[in-house]
Amino acid sequence: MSDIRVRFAPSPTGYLHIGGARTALFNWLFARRHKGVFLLRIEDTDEVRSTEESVSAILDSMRWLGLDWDEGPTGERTAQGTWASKGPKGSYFQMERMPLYQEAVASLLASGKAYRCYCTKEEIEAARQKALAEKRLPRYSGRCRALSEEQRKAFEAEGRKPSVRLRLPDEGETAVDDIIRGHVVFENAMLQDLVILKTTGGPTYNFACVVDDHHMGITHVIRGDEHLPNTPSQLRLYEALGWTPPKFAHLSMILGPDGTKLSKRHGATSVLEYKTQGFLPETMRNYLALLGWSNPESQQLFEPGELEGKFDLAGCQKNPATFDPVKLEWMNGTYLRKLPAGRVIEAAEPFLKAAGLWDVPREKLCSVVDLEREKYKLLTDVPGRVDFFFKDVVYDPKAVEKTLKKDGVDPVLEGLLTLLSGVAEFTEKPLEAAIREFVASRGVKPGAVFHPLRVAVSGRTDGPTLFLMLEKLGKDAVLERLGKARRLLAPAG
RNA sequence: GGCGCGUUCGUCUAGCGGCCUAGGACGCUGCCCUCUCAAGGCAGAGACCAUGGGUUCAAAUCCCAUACGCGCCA
Repeated sequence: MSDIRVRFAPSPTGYLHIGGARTALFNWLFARRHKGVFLLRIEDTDEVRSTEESVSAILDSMRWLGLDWDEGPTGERTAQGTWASKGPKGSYFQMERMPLYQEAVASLLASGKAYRCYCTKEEIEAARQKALAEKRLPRYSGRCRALSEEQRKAFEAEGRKPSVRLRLPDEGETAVDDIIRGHVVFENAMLQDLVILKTTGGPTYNFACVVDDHHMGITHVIRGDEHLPNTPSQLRLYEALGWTPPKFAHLSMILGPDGTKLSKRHGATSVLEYKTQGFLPETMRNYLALLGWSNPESQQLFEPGELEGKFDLAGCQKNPATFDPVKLEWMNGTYLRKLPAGRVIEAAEPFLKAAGLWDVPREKLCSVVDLEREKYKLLTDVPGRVDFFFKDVVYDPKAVEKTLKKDGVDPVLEGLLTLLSGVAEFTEKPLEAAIREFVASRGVKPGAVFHPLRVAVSGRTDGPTLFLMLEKLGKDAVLERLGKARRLLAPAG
């Protein structure tokens, strides 16, 4: 095992969405590629928006995707009713790591690198509005940077609760050396003295993140692009605390078809939604890997385990990627085609159950699912393609109109009824031989027999290869359906 | 508003100064295969490499502006 340690650190304020899943995947791939550690940390410091359901949803999503974490929540509960974690770093929930933040704050306060700020939200907002009105850069005034003891006491006497800010340089530059984006320079004049502890006493995102990444020994922070502007402040925090910062890699964002950040407006964004739509986890992993990453060969499809060996940060794209559901479906189809019928059935279990096709003879199910194997794009397609083998035929009105209700069809069906009732061995080869002979004897085109026969027994124009389908259906069902089709053609009354 | 990031076929991308009259994949069109639908095979359309300036014998590739998009700050 290498020294590499990476993390995925979602906030439990909703389900795991596509963008988050992609970030998690890239971290996971990077860890696996380098034989490092992948850990999951829950950033639940937003007490208002964090929910336990979200924690569960995130864990479920990660598990479904097959992104196993070496350290982090187990999903179980402790005897005290809190979430349990595995790994050597204590709890992997930020709310349970408060002492570490307090300790860091204390040391920054003691060294004078941070100070208590008594400005209220209203005061800061007013100053900002004023600056904006005067077309100046809205920036923290620095009023509380050098408060005397008396001034502090006075504020405290007013009942003001302080926040804690990290003193940041007013001049010079801070550079971020990003693995993906290169050398990015920020002017310090743009940086505000960073609030690290809120008036409520809770840590801010940027602060908790730094403290945890340090204590958890994170070597590479691989995260979304939107965090790049936060990075200079974080770098200053590492410096103030005397810690070595990790390496950073900022991933481009995932956009919806209209070019804006992928969101609910664009349809399904929750990972679990793709599960219920009938996608395979391996499809999601493969497709998501291709959003913002590629290898020099432009390879599209990866064998199981192959991605983990080929992924690298050098292949990551700087520009944002648009999510393409059409390609996702194509890819799912290719994965489904590679899967043995038995595994397709297992994966499609919920959908087969919903269609009432679960409690049928497994062997037959397997053989008919196999017949249609190259046609599934989604697992939800499976029941609809094989239901007529187990249930009564439902005639598609269009198919009836197009294929059955034509001159000369009824005599053909009548002839087939006689012919097929006489076939001794009701299997593919003898059936084909008999039916082709029938076609020849009538002097018609094969299609004039095959097509009506197909619709008569299956109710539709598309379906499995004809003679095998007849075999699987069995003699009784075939004869019964031929009769049914003929009654359909009989003049009303 | 400031700062940052980005800009190659409709979409995902290859490309890191000459191999590019820009390659692959999805999608699209046509043909082949064929009992239907698929799958598969083959072929094709599709990108003046955002725009304008440089640098260079030579630029999609380097530099500078502009435009547009996105993000961050509050």
